[in-house]
Amino acid sequence: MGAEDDLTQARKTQAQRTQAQRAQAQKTTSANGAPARRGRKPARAVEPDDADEMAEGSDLDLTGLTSVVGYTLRRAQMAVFEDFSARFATLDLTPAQYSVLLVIADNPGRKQSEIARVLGIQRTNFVVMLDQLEKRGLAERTRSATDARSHAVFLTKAGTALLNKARKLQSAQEEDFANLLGPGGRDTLVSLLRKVARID
Amino acid sequence: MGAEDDLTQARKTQAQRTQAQRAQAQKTTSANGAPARRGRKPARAVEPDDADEMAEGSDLDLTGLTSVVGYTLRRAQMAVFEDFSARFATLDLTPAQYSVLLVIADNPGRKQSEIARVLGIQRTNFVVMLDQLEKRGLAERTRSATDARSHAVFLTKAGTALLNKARKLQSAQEEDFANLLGPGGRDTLVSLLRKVARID
DNA sequence: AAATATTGTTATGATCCATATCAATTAAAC
DNA sequence: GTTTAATTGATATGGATCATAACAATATTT
Repeated sequence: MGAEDDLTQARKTQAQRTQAQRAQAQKTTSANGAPARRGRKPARAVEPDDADEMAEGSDLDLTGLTSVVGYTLRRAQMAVFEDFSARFATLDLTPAQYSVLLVIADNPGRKQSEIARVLGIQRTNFVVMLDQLEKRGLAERTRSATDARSHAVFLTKAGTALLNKARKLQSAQEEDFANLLGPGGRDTLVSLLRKVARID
Repeated sequence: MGAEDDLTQARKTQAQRTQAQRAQAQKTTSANGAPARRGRKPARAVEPDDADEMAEGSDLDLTGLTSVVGYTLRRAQMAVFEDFSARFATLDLTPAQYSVLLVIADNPGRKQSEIARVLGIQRTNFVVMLDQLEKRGLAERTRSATDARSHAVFLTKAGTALLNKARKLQSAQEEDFANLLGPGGRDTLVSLLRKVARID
């Protein structure tokens, strides 16, 4: 039960937090004297008996969506990533960054483009990701001795150390999944997801 | 077998297609005479024996990630959404738009904010989504008779008609999932995802 | 009546993702 | 062996999604 709660706690994600910090340091000095057109556009009126309007404060009907794979996938992913971000906030690692560190650790010296490709990240977007990791001293690029075009990517000592801390947090999350989904449930989920994603 | 293939076919998503169209109509007239600094930054060189570099053209090791719930979730979601977008391209409906139409259909006359909330969409972002649906004549806002602040939301005839077409496409996708995941596999997946997402 | 909350709205900024384009280099074609 | 094509990393840019601040109209609470 305690383990299950860890997956719900609606803690703020990293992104939300940094954005909130930025916001308070800004205060939005609108700088425009003219109070631009705000408020609402008129909407067509309707007779109260137009339909079965307002059952009262009751809950909405979601039955049309709750058995749709795509929808439940999306909601699950949002929940899991929020949980992940909260756990990894102290390490300042996003889910994507964690996956990059992990793949580099398991495949030291591979080309940038290879790492990006297996992760489904565009070569071009991966450049910036690696820039950030390198700037933080977690990863490094080295010129390949065999191909002057490519960069071989490695983790630094600091990168390996951080990854090891991250692995522990990640294991805890997997354990919580196992507790939440029952024995075998987690494994079944991963197996089904792999089929859907067509991984390996 | 045929059904499984439908989930893989790497057709372009709606977003990709519209972006490609826009791009070809633009041609990037750089407008700047000075050829801004391009090319690569130098990366530190490395001795070839620095590590177990380049096993050859072999595949990378992904074992560290493929049993992680968060990662498999993300990959599955990307695959499913791509498939969805391809199927719905003829209707010009995104997954998010489909979910909105579905919820409105099952809950006619509810407030904008209620529809948005159950879908996990910010009130503020939902405004634009509804604007688009309304502009296309699929949904409409009407002033609530009981609360002049709120707008009651309905589907139009056209919206209902389009939704019905969409439902058929969606059913086909679910069938393909059932075929891909084996008997009961799809239901198990949805059940596990609901637990993870904490829906109902 | 005044203070507070809700609802829809606009504006804005952040992040993510995809594409076009480029320079350097390597591989392939001729 | 020179020309052509492909690969690799990089920059710039635009689209889509998402979160927040601020605001007007209205409703609710005090």
